[in-house]
Amino acid sequence: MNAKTNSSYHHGNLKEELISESLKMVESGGIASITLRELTNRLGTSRTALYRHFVSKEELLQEVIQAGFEKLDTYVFSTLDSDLDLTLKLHDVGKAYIDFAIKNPNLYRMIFGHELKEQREENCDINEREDAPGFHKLVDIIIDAQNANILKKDDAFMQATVMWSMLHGLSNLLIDGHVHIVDNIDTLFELSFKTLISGIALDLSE
Amino acid sequence: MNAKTNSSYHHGNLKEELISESLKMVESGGIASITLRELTNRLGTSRTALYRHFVSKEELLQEVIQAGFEKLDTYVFSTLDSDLDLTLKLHDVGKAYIDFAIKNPNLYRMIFGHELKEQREENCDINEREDAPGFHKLVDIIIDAQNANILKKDDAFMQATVMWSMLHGLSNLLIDGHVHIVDNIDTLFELSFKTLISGIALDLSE
DNA sequence: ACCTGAACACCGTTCAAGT
DNA sequence: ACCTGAACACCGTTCAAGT
Repeated sequence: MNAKTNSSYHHGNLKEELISESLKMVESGGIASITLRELTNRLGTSRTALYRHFVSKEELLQEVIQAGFEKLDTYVFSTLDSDLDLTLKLHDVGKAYIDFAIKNPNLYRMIFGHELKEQREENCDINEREDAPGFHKLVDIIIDAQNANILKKDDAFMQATVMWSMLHGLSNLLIDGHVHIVDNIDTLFELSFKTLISGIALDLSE
Repeated sequence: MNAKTNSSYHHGNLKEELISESLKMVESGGIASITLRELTNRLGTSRTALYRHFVSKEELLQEVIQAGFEKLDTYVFSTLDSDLDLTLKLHDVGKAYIDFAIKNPNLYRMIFGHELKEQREENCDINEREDAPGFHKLVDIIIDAQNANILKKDDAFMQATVMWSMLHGLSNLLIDGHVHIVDNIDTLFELSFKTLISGIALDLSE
């Protein structure tokens, strides 16, 4: 939307525009490129208008981060084929996760790199937390796979955390340029997933 | 060192003091707490003195990051018992890595979170890079374990990268507060390591 | 629910002039 | 190889006064 063509600058959805424009700025230039002057200039508003919707820049960033998590969640799970074999489901979840990080490195860095504020200290029950819907979908797949005798019957939350660790670590190493070995990222991901499933130790049956 | 008691302010090792004081500031307050004004005040120097040793704040931060990587490397490998079983060696390397991240969360975040500049574009051969000595020690252990028929004979660089991914991901999730499930971090690490070695899939022999 | 315009403290960086 | 002191552009934030 161009400010010049928008005669009624009292558009009314400024809050959403501030968040979505911030998302664009993060993805193209990283979190440091978000300044309130540049942000409000892009939307054609005054610099002080932002404070009608957010108490501070930090509060805006928290909402941008939340929107980023939702984008990640949607990307990873929305295209998941529900008819797939459970192991393949886990594979595709992992692949999509890495894909998202590689395609949106600055956004990925922001949602995990920027310190997030605790909204409710008391609400520590993982089953009632709303901030990790994707994680719970992963746990559900793992529980299904345990019941189908595909996975070991260890703690499903922990197994999901182990898989998430691998994905998160690999994503970070890749987008931060710490992996120099591989010309083919796919090969590295496939070895990672194979290791997650069956380990790096030599199997006696091989 | 107190500036008042230091009559010869031309101490001569200002560069090292700037780096080590920056390390202290990162560890206590995070990377954002490093401002040149506060940093030079602490050392009792003028604000402009820094520019005798670094072309910019960014160049100082790069050296702080390098010092941080060396601290991590030393912590992980210096106490490693060379007489250990190779699998136990991998276990202890992993445990020490996670320990370091938990004990120095702000430093860990900085050395991996802050964009690092490429010093030499052309030097892409992993075997000659000096910026990842710890990684090469890990690769060596893995090669030894492959030769001892303990690990699968996949690409050792990739196996090391997979293990590093797991450690790096787990470290980040822990220090950023994304893991809510576990009261006992040790239990989570042990399951992670067990998964790295033998996978999460149900073994037929069990 | 926005606007203008001015101000504030803080930041990294630069410069002129000293020793 | 440092110092003092002033200045610059940029930043988030606040305020007074409008519509």
